Amino acid sequence: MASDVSRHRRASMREVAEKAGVAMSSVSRVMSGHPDVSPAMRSRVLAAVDELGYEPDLLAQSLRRRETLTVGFVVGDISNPLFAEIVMGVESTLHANGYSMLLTNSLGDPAMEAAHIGLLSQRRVDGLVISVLDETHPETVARLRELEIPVVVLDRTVPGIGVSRVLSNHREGMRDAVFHLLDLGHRQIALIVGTGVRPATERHAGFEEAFAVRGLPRTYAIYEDSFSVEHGTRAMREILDAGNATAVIAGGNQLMLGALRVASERGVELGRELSFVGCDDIAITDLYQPPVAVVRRDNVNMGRTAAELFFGRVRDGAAPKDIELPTEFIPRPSCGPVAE
Amino acid sequence: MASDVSRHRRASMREVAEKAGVAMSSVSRVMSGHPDVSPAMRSRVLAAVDELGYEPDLLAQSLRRRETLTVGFVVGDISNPLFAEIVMGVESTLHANGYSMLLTNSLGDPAMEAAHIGLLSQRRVDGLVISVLDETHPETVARLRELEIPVVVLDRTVPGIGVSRVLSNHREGMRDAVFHLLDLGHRQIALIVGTGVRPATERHAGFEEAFAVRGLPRTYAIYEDSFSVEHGTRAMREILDAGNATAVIAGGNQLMLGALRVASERGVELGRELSFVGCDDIAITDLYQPPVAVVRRDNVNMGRTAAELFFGRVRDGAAPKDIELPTEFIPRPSCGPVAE
DNA sequence: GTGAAAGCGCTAACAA
DNA sequence: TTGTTAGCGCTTTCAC
Repeated sequence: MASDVSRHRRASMREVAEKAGVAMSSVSRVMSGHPDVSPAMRSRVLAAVDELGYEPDLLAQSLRRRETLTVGFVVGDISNPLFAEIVMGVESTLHANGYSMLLTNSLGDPAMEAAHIGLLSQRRVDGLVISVLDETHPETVARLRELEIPVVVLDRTVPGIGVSRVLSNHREGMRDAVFHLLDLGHRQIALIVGTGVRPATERHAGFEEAFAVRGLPRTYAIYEDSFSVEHGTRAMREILDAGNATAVIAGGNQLMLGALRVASERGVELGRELSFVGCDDIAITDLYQPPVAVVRRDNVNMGRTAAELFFGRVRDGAAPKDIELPTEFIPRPSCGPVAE
Repeated sequence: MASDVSRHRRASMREVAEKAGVAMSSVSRVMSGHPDVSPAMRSRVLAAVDELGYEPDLLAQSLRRRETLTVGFVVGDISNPLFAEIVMGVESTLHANGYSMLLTNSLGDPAMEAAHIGLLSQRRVDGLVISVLDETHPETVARLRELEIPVVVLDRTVPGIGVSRVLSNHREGMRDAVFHLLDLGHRQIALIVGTGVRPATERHAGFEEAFAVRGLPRTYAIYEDSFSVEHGTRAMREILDAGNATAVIAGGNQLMLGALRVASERGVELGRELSFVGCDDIAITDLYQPPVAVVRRDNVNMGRTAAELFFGRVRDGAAPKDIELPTEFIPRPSCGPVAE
């Protein structure tokens, strides 16, 4: 019966009110579960709602209530499995709380990222989750500062603005990875890493710390550039050509993909000729032969935590805060004793 | 100067009108590029806009104009790299045309998927892109039918409703894969495949067609179940335990991951002991040793095409239509001659 | 070319 | 407990 009518045209609240012979405000109260509603009124209204197949217009609600129940997520590259999993965590937590997610992909372009922030603000999102591409990009930082809504930053350091952050403890995972390699006798270790954002600097720091903690000289080499597959391949080629490193750590999943590609191409036998550690436990790592040791973290949980930080601010009125999540080094056969 | 003020509070169009000493309608005309605006008016208004840091409220615009410039994307599992790439294609095309994307993830649950359709409809999206989980789920089909906006379905057959579709020609890619294996002498070929949705039925059909075209008896085995990693592992174990298949095709990237995991665990040497073909050219396939032959397609382009089909309907007023995109078999060393 | 006024669909005082 | 009223911020007739 309801479907019979609803197929025709969308009913408005006014029509429901007319059909039920009550005021619009009463319909509104019934729909939003207001306590002061008599059972009689309630059923009158619900009957009309059912008959007309009425569904509230969330757009109009948003305009009037001055909240959209919508959060913007600005991601740098959705095709990166790391972000895909974070998106999953964010979306499911938002949805479980009645919120929707506007997703924008900035394709690695900081200017586009800044524009996205502005667009989402104009769309009146109630909050923003973002993994800033460049922590020092002036326009991005300025836009974030001007936002009057809770902002959650993913694993980035954006100085001078009050935002919540979910951070990974890259440093510890990286240190453990290096310790593992040192224990296996490696001293000439190469690190392929990104630059300009927190995961890069933290991994870099953890890497060097490990040598320092052990009181070892700096017999390592660091290949620092973008977080791209290309940098991974380029650096790996240089490392193999130089020929003195006995172990390589790729500090990022795209870097790992690039490095592994070169290893495969050149037929380098990981774990014997060269030890290897990656970051982020994506699908290849335990399928590769030999399985690849990684510094792992729970990406879905990162997303979930980001959404929770948002709710903490918007619902509980809490102040911005940081939450640090652990990383864990997973030894696998791609690491072996240093070859003679 | 502009930023000095805008930091305070969001300015409304009314405030702009007051500051400029003109009517709101004039501000509106300037903002939306209406032709009948004198240069004088234009600059008066823009000066006020700049001074107040005014940015139009897209929410209010949407309510009044009765269009949100927003498209909903209902995805079954965003952590699947296939969908991540499609999302990328959809989002970038939408954004290039001034639209935003509301993304929902239904976690493989048809009931949740149906609910998402309803929610997005209430949010008044102008269109919907969806890769239906279950082509026959009555509630989902009913909801899609009731929608009054353009719907684009990704690689699914949803009977009885007028939607645009972007389809992959799985059949051809699969046939070529089987031909390749047949040419290598394989006859006992196992197919691990999903069920209930177009990619499954098409791959299944293409597989059987290849044998039929060659006039060969049905010396194959088909393992049909969900599109999950688990089905991939389970089926692969059964196939290896049965011990008569000389080649395996996994008809889906998750199925491929499961199957490859078993192959790795058991130390099966692909291309020699057992030939193997996967679907979807995800990151592992050419890193695996040996590199894995696959039936490939352009996922980002699928997303782009979906968005274009939406624009075709909403802008050009075109009727719903289907676009079929090719798939391509990529031979790699995971396929070899049948072992003696 | 510009302004006044009505209203998109809803909510929230306030009054009854 | 219910109804009346005044908007949320914008666009769009319709006069002038």
